Amino acid sequence: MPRPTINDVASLAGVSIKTVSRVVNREPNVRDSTRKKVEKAISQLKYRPNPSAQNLAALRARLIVLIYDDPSYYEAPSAGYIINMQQGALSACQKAGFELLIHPCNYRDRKVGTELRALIEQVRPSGIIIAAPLSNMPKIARAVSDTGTPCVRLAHGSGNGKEFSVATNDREISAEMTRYLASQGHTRIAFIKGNKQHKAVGNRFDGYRDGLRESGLPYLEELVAEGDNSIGSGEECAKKLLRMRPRPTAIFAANDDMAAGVLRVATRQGIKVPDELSIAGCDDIALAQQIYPSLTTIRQPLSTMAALASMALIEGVRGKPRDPGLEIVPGAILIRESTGPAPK
Amino acid sequence: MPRPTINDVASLAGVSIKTVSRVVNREPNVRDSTRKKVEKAISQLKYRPNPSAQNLAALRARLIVLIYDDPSYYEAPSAGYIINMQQGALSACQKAGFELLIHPCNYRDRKVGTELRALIEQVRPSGIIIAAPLSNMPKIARAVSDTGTPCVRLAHGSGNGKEFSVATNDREISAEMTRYLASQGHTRIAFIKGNKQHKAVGNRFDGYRDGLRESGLPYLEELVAEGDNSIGSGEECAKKLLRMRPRPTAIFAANDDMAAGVLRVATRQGIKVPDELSIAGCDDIALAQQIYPSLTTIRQPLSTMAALASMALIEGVRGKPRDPGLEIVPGAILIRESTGPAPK
DNA sequence: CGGCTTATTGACAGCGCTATCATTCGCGCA
DNA sequence: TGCGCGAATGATAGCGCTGTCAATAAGCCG
Repeated sequence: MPRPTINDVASLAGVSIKTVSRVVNREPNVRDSTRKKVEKAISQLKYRPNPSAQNLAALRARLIVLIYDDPSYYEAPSAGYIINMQQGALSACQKAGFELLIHPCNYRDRKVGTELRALIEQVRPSGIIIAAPLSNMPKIARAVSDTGTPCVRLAHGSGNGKEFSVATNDREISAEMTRYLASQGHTRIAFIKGNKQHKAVGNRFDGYRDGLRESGLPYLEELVAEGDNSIGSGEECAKKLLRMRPRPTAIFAANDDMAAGVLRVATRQGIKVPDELSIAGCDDIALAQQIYPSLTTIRQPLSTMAALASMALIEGVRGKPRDPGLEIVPGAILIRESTGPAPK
Repeated sequence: MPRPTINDVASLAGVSIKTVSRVVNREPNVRDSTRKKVEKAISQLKYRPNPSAQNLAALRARLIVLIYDDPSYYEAPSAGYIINMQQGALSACQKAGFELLIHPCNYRDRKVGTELRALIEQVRPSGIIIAAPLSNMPKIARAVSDTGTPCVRLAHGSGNGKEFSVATNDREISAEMTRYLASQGHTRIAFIKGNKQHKAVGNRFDGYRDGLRESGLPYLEELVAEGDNSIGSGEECAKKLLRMRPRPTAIFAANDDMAAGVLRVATRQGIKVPDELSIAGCDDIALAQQIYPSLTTIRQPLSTMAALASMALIEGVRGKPRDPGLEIVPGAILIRESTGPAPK
């Protein structure tokens, strides 16, 4: 037997299909008693609107596209953050009856802009979420804005002034992590920067300096190393930093992969963590709690951020577009096994 | 300016819209010269069919749903394998102009069947891919088959006789891993079983026994421990196994998480890996190559498997349904740092 | 109670495509 | 030249919904 259509609901409820449509889409100007009748008919028939028909008639799809950097191009695919984002976006979309189309894309590819434009024009989504680090790459932003589709950026730091952005408080929370390390008695706290393409990195470095200042510690250039976000670069930086005398007693890396690299080098060199060296990372990737000792790190509220972004887009479709601006979702410090009091 | 429609193409090419439709859908019975004319018009106008209209008219969506176990319910979300599956399915779908809808779902939830049915009836996908371990859970299988939608299982071991399944050679490759360990001189090779819900586990255990037999080693019940796939259970089993005298010189765990647990215990107890103890896992999750020492493991060709599954479904829609049966994609043994010759 | 304004409701025309079925074309054969 | 038949093509009716705009009902004021 075929699925019920809007016509079936309308005739059962004794109203026109347009009224059913209004109820389904939560439009105003429907009398309460009418709404009830329609809702009753809907649940009685187990009616679910046909998304394709809705999309066709409305000239746009009830669908959000989530664009993120293709993880298969990474040295070590630390994919946990992607799953988190998907989860957050997915749950918000499902609640609103929207679909989520995932689209990993490789910004290193020259044709990425064309490809994105084609995708968007084909599926005509209601909105687009661009995850960092793609969200601050001009060619991606341009491809998306060319299509005129509403867009929310999952960003770091400030917005771009044109779109609504959701970000986390990278800088403040990094300062807090630094202060925490200082409060444990560490005075030589090293920092490993990451890939400059990622704006987050700059913010975290700024936070590190803030934290030092707020703790009354001097900023020493020699204690800063420059990685590229990979485990390998974390190892390189660790080797360099651990060669210094006196050694730093704490190393704060701009992401967890690099922190894991540091941990690896320390283990190989027989340096005890956290007794002789504290290590902190950032991102709370799955790896962070799986290695031994588990990593003290900063949790990024990616799931919440993605959910907020989805909801903003969906509300936009429903007539309440969000003003350009920045919404901050605070991160959290997770203290685990890799940090402790400074050695005497 | 609005996007071109099939009408624009038809009038530019001087044919009817039905003929354009035939060309777009690669239907037979179109003269070569006509096809060329239409194709020229299509590329000239940069025409792309509107998926919603296609779906509405065809009464089903050009869309594959990928169902997998919701990773956020795990103790340690080792999400890498999900990303791999998504990648494989995504690339196959994109090539064929299909969309991929991802649907993590929690089999522990009582209402999962109803929810699945509702989803499928709402989006009317062309096909469904069910990933292990959901693929051998009756209530999931029933919900899907109730809807009559074509389905491919990403399975372990044999198919269920009703649908086409794609699997990997768990048993054979586990036997091979066991033989590899034996060839390194290990004679006391322990095995850690996993969650019994996962059929893969049984296959791997069988493979372990095969491998022992083929290497001329006896099967000793005392060398087998029972975990539940989590890191924690790996630690428990490791503690138990490492208490034995003489100690096993190699431990083969049915998944990487448990192997990571073993490694953790060994590190804490000061047992050198691989000098005093070889550890092997299974799955090649991202963690496996990130920890130190990196884990010898078995790579599951999930991306390939998911791509094959998608293609089978898409071909089915196009009129070539796949017979029930099992396609095996072989796994591969990755020898890394955690295994080596047996101690003297 | 009439005249207005505003809140509800409905009729109907598409949205862009596929499916059905009729029509036309092209060609072999008598 | 005409007939028959399969191959190629087209006319047309929806698919199930939303948007527009007109029609109707409900308040509200004096």
